[in-house]
Amino acid sequence: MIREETVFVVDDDPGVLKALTRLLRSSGYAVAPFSSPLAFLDRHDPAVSGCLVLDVAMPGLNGLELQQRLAQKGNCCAIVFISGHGDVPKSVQAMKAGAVDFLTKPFSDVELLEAVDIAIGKSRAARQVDHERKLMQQRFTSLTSREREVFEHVISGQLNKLIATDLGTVEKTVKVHRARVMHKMGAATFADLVRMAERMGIRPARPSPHL
Amino acid sequence: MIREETVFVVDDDPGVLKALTRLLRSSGYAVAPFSSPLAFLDRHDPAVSGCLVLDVAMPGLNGLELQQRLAQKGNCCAIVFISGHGDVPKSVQAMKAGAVDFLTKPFSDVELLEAVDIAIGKSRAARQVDHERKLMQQRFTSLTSREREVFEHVISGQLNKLIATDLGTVEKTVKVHRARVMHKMGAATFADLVRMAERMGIRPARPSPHL
DNA sequence: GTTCCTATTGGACCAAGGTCCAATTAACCT
DNA sequence: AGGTTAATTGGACCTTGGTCCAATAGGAAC
Repeated sequence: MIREETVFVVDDDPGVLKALTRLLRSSGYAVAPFSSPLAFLDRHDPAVSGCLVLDVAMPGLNGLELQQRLAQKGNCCAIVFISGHGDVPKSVQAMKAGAVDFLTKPFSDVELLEAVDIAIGKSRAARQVDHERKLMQQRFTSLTSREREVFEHVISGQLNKLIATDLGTVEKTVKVHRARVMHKMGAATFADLVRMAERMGIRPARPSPHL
Repeated sequence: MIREETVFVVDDDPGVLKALTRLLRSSGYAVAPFSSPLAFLDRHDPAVSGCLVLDVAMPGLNGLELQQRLAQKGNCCAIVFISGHGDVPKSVQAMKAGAVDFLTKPFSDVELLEAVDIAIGKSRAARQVDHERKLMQQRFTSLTSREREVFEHVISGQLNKLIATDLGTVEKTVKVHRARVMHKMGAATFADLVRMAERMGIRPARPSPHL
C-alpha cells in the first residue's frame, strides 16, 4: 500500500530514529528522518503535506518548544509525540496545543501506526480547509474597499435599495458593485457567496436577530 | 464577584471535596459537591449549565468512565480533571476525549481557578451553539419531506425553474414550498437560510465546484 | 498631460423571486 | 363519511436582481 503524505520523524536517538523510519516505510509511508529539531526546522518545507512524529526530550530544542515554534509559523502539521519518561504536565500541554497523540515508551507498532494514520488524516483535512480559505481570502483582498462594503451588506440579505441608502448611494451603483463582487469571488450563485463569507469569518453588516 | 454557572465537583475524598468547594465558592462560583460519580449521575440536571471538576481515581466508576458516560448522553459538560498520581495514558485519553485540563496534585489554587474559568467559558459557548442548533433542527423537522427536498435544492443556489425539473414538478409549486420553508424556518432572508443550513450541516443538493 | 483604475450613475430590458387568491387531488385520522 | 394535512397547480401582479451599453469624474501612476 502506497501513500503520498510524508511522515517527518524527529528523534535524537539514532537507533530509535532508524527503527521508526523502517516501521513507517514498511507500512507504505514516505518518511523523512531528522536527528535534531533544528535540522528539521531548517530543512522542513511547509508546502509538503504530512505529519510529524516527535520525541519530547531532546537536546537544544525540546519537542514542546518545537510544537510552539511550528504553531507560530502557522504550520499546522499534525503531531504525534513519543516520550521515554511519562510526564503528565508535558503530555497535557502537548494535547492542549493540539497534538494528535502522546505515546509513552514502550508502545506497540500498532499504536504508533494508528496514531500516525489519524494524524495524516487530520493533516490532510486541515490542509484542504486551509487551502480553500486562503484562496477565498486572496480573492477577497482583490476587492476594492467599496466592493468590500457592498459585500458585507449583501451577505446580510439586505435589498440593494437598502444597501444603497446605507452606503449613501443609489441602487444602480450597488448592482454594479454586487456583480463585480460575485465575479471576483468566483461565486456562481448568491448562496455560494454567503457560504464563502461564513468560512472566511466575514460578518454581515446587519446581523440577523435569530442567528 | 458573582457568577451564574454552577461548578460540579466530584471527589471521593471528603477533605478534598470540602476544600475545593470552599475555594470555588470564595471565588464566586455556585458549587454542587458530590462524593461519588454515581451520586452525580443520579442527581445531575443536564439543563443546568456549568462545568465539572472531576477526580480521576474513584471507587465504582472512575473519572474517565464518567466522562464517557456523559459523552454518550450528549452532555458536553466541560471537564477539568484532577489526579493524585500522574498517569500519562490516562491524561492523554482524557484530553483526547475533550477535557479542558488535567491537573496533578499538588496544584495551586490559581491553576484550578484558571482551568475552571476556561471550562466555564467553553461550556457557555457550547451551550449557546447547541441551543441555536437544536432550535433550528426543531424547525427543520417541522418541514414536510417535500419541503425538505426543496430546501436542499434552494440552498444550492439553483433557480426555481431548475429545482422544479429536478423534482419533476413546475416552478410555481417550488415557489410555494420555498415560501413555506422560509416561513417555517424563521428565516428573514435567503442569506439567513443558507447560514442556517450551514450550521445544521445540511448539504446543498448540488454542491458548487469551488466549495 | 495621458492613461489606468475606481467609483459612480443612467436607461433599457429581461428574467426571476415573492405574494395574494383560488382550486384540486390524495392520504390519513376520527 | 367527514375533516385535516400535504402536495400540487393556475393566474395575475409587483418587486427585485442581473445584464448590456454608455458615460462622467477623481485620483494615482507613468
